[in-house]
Amino acid sequence: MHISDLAAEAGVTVKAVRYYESQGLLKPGREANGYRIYSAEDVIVVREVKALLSLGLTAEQTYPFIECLRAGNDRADVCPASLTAYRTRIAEVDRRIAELTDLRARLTELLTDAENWRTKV
Amino acid sequence: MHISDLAAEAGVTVKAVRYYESQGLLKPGREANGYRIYSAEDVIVVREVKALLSLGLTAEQTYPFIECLRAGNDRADVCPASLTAYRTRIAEVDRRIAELTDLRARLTELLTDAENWRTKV
DNA sequence: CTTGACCTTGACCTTAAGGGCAGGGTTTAG
DNA sequence: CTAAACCCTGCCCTTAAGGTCAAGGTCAAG
Repeated sequence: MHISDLAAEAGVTVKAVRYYESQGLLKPGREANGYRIYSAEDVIVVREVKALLSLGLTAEQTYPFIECLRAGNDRADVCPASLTAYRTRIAEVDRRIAELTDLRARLTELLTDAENWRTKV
Repeated sequence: MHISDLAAEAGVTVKAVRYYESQGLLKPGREANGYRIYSAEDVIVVREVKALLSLGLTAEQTYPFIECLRAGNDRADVCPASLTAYRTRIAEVDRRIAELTDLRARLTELLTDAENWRTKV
């Protein structure tokens, strides 16, 4: 299949597919005229990348999942490296939530201070 | 005072000061030779901007605080617009925390699913 | 009078994941 | 034969807050 077929089946744009390739996630063959040619497996790969990106992973962080698929697994997340990638992402999210929680506390304190100052005057 | 004096007193870089100016937060006068010239009030302004940026506000969002200072107030956050800006930022943080909390739930579910799949096989 | 420490503007670089366009080749249907 | 609909590479654009030169003007001290 050609790139626009892959994009349509996977639910992404043609430009996104080329970007995934530039990140090393796809290695399509080429026809004699230079057109990229994709397999049914590539559809699965692109869907997986799309799903993982929506979870906030970077394209680079999806790498272990794609390797897991290419290794012949039905699911991209059953390999140890995929589990590690999940845990890494969860840790990132936890860190970010903690930062934001702290930030929120500082903001509310500033807000109440400023409000009190106003009633005081 | 010159730009490097202001930067040193406010604890930022010269480039940051020029950036704040490009965002409309500073309007320094000019000496005959073209050098920017700053007042003591500008030091306060830059310190305020620095503090607000560290709270995750954008340069644009610091605008009401600076206006509040320039209006002659001792504190940048005692004006109604500043309080509104605080509340807006708190709401942003809350929304972001909610997003991340939801994301975390999805990630942990995927993780435990994948772990269970492995023990099942 | 020259060196070094200032100052100026301007242009490009940084992240992530593409979007949009230019300029060109290909292919398929009518 | 030609027009539509593909495909290719390559370039610049997007956000925020500056960082990093480059090329040049200015100013104080020795």
